[in-house]
Amino acid sequence: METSHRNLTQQLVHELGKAIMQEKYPVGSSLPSEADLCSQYGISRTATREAVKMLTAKGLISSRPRQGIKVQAIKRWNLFDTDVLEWVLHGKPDLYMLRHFLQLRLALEPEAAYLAAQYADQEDLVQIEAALVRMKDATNGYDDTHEADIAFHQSVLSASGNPFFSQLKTFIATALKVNIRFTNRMIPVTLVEYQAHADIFEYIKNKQPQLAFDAALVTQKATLAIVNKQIEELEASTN
Amino acid sequence: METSHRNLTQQLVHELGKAIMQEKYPVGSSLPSEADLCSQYGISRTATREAVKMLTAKGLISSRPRQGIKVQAIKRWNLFDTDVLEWVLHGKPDLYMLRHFLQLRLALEPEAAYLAAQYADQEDLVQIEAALVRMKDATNGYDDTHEADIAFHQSVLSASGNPFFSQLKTFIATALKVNIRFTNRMIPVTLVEYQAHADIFEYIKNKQPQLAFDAALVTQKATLAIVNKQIEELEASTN
DNA sequence: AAAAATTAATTGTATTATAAATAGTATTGT
DNA sequence: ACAATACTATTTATAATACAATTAATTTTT
Repeated sequence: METSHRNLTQQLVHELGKAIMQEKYPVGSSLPSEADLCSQYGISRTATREAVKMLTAKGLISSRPRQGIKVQAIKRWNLFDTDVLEWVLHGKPDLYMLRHFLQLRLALEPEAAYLAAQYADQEDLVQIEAALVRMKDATNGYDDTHEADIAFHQSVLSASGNPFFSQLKTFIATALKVNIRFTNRMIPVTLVEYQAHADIFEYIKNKQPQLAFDAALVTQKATLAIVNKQIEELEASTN
Repeated sequence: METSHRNLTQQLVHELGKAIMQEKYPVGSSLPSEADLCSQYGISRTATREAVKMLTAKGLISSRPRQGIKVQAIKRWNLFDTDVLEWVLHGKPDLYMLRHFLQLRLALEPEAAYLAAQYADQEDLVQIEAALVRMKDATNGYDDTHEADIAFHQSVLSASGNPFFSQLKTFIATALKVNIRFTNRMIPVTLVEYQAHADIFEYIKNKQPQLAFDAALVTQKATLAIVNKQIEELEASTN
């Protein structure tokens, strides 16, 4: 995870962030005290406390005198924080979590495409098309499937011209990565999938918001339907 | 803003967070050095550094040796962080910002209503109905209009059963507050508005996702259309 | 048994010292 | 004159120590 270039505080932030996601420290439980963290990681209290403050800022923990450092309820976590999303990938694969990601994608991506068709400038279109070319190459095995896919969706978010949508790029990227974890093997982008993305690009380029919206919608609905079915089967087999 | 109960670190975090939003320290500019912050606020370097780390964790600033403490580009800000959203309310009112809020609400709220109609449990329904009663009372002047409105939308988000949607409660609340700033006076909830919310509740209660979605959609579209028109007129008058 | 006082554990803040990183400046070599 | 190098000074990063403030747990008092 390339932590060697980071300073001690940053390293500890990531160590603890990942450990919390891996439920080494479950919600409601206590982390080691400052003093114990210092000795366990062999660093000063200064660095330790700064790491604790950063995790506090991201909503993962709280610290109070005598009570110690406790993992907060998930509803307090800043789930849209870039670091938190990275750490989520270190947690257990969870089909329900995947569904949660897809439910929000279903809400976001069609509207992002709609806005992109309204507000994308020339540079935005260049970016989207570049990602599309990479996807095309990926169908032939010349580029990385998933990175190209991520780049496409992120460039559409940027093209929305809305900082809130842009901010959600990491969320979408993580959603795609979580999805990959459930389809273990490397699935090459099919021509059908490529065409769906190419259509969205065309609608954005031609400033046809409603068509872009609809095209993105069907894709998201199909993906969510698959996972909903998987969960249904899982729950049927469990009961 | 009730800072007296907070410790020194927290106070400084909020002071600087608000100052950044008020563009006292614009994007790209430097904050005072650690030493200067210490003397300006009369606190130790320990507390100062911990505040800087917390703002760094929220993406607002970065600090490097010799370069000092700089305000990051907005795309680095964690715009869905509860504190950041609170500080946004201390910035200048901005019609474009309002549109950005409404564009995301348009994406989120219909889907949240859809999910609520699928997954809301009894307790969720109780919460939504309680908020609805408060809105009804507000039409008669017996309760605070905006708080009741915020409570309604937040309870629907909770009822989605999706932690990502739940996390966006502060976002929606801030969006509503920003909206209020542009309609200066206290506008009482009209019976028409109340009925729109009551309809959504009925559809959620009766597990009719698509109807709940559509009902939420028309409301959001209408609100966004008003602001789009305002911006159009503004831009027409400017040119 | 209830209330009050005490104790002890833990984080909060302050201070001082030193290390590391780096932008800016000066020096050197060609 | 120019490029590469070395130096210097500024600022943050880390460490170590001391004490204050908070509060859970315990003990004492009533």
